[in-house]
Amino acid sequence: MENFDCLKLENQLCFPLYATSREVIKRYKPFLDEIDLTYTQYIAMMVLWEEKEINVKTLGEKLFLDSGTLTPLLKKLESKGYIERKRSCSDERNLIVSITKDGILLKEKAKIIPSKIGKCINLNEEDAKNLYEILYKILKNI
Amino acid sequence: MENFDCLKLENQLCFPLYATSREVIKRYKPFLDEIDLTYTQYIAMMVLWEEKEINVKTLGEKLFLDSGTLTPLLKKLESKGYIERKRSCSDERNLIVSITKDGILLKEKAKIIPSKIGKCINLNEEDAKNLYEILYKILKNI
DNA sequence: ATAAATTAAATTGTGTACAATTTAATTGTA
DNA sequence: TACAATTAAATTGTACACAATTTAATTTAT
Repeated sequence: MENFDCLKLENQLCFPLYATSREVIKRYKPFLDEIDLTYTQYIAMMVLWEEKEINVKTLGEKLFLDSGTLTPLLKKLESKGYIERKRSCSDERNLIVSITKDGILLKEKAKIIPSKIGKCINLNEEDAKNLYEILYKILKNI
Repeated sequence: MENFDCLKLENQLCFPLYATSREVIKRYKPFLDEIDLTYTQYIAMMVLWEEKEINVKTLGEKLFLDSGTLTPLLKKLESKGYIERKRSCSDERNLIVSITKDGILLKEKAKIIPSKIGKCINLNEEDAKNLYEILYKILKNI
């Protein structure tokens, strides 16, 4: 055990986290292509399907993304007609993002995606539950 | 249960994977800044600390990255003096990446990083082991 | 032996990520 | 009430990621 090398790739926990995240997201591409969304745009839409209306800061807190990432992304979603962007009347610093009719309709088309991804990840129930809980534990710790 | 919404952010498994990966990698920044590496450069160096010499394709297979990402990254590592890039004599299509003396020396400075990250993720042994195994299970499935 | 197919990197173009800075609006305080 | 501090987005600049294409070298099949 005295030869343990903490800098070997296979001894890292972060590396498989990083690699798995990217590999799984890649699997979304064919499905997301059909509704002309990227993965990041998709999770932003997910929040809007729930919230209808949200400012950039709160959206960023939910997605762990900042305005540097969200500003151009939201402009793209606006140009696709899925959301609207306007400043809050009560506080002009806030930009309110709201979902459009087309944005709401998009949800129906997106509904098949989670099960398709589920099939291609092919993880048993217990592992999935464990993974979910450990990941949220880390997110809370950090 | 008939109201289950498969498109709610909190019902996703991929989202916490994606978010946790980015949040953990962000925690590397202060430590990696000290040795002037990005996270992706760091894991590339990790492979070279092990292998001494490797071609771009094999490196890409290990890191789940393609030449589009690796080519500019390896040029940067070369300009920092940590690696050398030269074409293989036996097959000019292959670019051989090899570690330099400075690259080998860098490993000593990097050695403290894993334990520092470990402290800030602060996951118990069992969860860490579970997470590691589930992630590699997914990587194998996919 | 040579043309077609394959392979490995590099290149191109788009879309994030994110640190750091800037801009503009609002709030707290002397 | 001014003015400093704070806040929210936007902007700027760097570095990935990755799909798709290109270039050049090698292999395969005729």
